Amino acid sequence: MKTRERIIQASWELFNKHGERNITTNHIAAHLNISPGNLYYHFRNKEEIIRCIFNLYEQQLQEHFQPYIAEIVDAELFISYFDALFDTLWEYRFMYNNLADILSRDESLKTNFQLSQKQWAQQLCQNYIQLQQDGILNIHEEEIEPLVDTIIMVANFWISYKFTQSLSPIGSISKGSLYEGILRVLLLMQRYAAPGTEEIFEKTAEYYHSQEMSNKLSLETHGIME
Amino acid sequence: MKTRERIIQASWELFNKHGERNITTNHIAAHLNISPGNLYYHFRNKEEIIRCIFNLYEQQLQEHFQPYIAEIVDAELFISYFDALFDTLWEYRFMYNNLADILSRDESLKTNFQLSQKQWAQQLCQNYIQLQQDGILNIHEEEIEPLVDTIIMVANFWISYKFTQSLSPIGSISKGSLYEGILRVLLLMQRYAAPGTEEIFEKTAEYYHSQEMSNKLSLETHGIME
DNA sequence: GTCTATAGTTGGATAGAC
DNA sequence: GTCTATCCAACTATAGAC
Repeated sequence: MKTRERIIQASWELFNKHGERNITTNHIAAHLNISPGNLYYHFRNKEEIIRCIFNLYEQQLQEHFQPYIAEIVDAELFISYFDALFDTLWEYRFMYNNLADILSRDESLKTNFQLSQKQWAQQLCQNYIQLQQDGILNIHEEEIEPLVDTIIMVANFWISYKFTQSLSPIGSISKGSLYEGILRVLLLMQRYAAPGTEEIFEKTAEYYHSQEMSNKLSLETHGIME
Repeated sequence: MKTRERIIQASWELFNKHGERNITTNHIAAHLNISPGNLYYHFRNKEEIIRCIFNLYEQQLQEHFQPYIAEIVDAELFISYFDALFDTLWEYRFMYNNLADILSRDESLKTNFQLSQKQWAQQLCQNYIQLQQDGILNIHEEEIEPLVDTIIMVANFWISYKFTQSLSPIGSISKGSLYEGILRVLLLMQRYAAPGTEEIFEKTAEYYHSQEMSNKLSLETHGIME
């Protein structure tokens, strides 16, 4: 692997493990057994590394939340969407650990972030309109936007929230806590469930409850490569 | 006013205005026209200043969310509670701007924060049980905790969320945006409104909509003393 | 491309005079 | 209590040799 690529991978891992704030360019270089000077040969500064990781994030967000083409809406479809959300939160958890802080230090990153958030919101709105038309959600047109906005807020800050409520240091959120967040998002949707769709929501909830349980005690702080 | 007191007040104002992260002990001293050495005579470090402000926060939280004693539950009662929430968010917005970050730098502050959050959650649960018994909320016993937890989460991170979604720099959230957050919390409650209580929720919402509108364009970044 | 060495900056914190 | 002067640590970033 090229050095530039290795720097990105190592930064990503270290950020997730210890928190972006606690990892300096020196740490990254030391971890790779290269010199700080070498790192600065490949990147102008730490922000540029973060921006590279962010580009991958942006891509993942766009790919994962396209309109669904399934003919029948069932728990399986729900789970595929929520799993996509879970993966994004887990793989980029260092960003969610410290979103406001990271964005406040890089104007251009903030602008890009807002753009991709806006697109994500639109994609979600599309998904929810589809769900309404398919008779899954009993929701008024004008209620969709606030719901999506709330869900995005919960998704974006769940990790920070769990950190403030737990003993563990930044970077050590468990997968179990993340599944709890997924369940919370599901709960927000469920308040708009159309009659007769109980089974879909219940089966989905059941699935994530079992995921939550089997990941509760694992306090693993592995990087993204596991 | 004693110097110690003036340091607290000045820090508080500056934190709210520019973000806690951007204010150093030097800034605080300069703002008061005292020397850094003098500041360090009164406080061991910046964390100690923050802890003092936090103690005031804790107190306010406890006082403001006692069980209600009103005989009839109406929009006025709702508004008095939401106003208390608004005041807390507004006056201590520098904390909410950067909660995870501040807590990650001070283990003992984090412990205290968690304790007061727990108490606040219990107080809110009590309030909601009361509302259920008074026939305002149509909610199962076991649904109260997740609802309160979601509301606390939204309350704690609304300011950070609005920052990530807006152009303005940290510390410059408008009162209008905060009222929007209050409305969002109200919306979460409203999904559990008992039949016949529509008027209470609607009148409350109407009130905060008007507040939101009249504070929307004011981008004022005044301190807490205004 | 990569290294060593080092300059520059900032913010936290203290010593000692007044 | 307050000031001046200064130190220290951490981190960013660059220069120049190999």
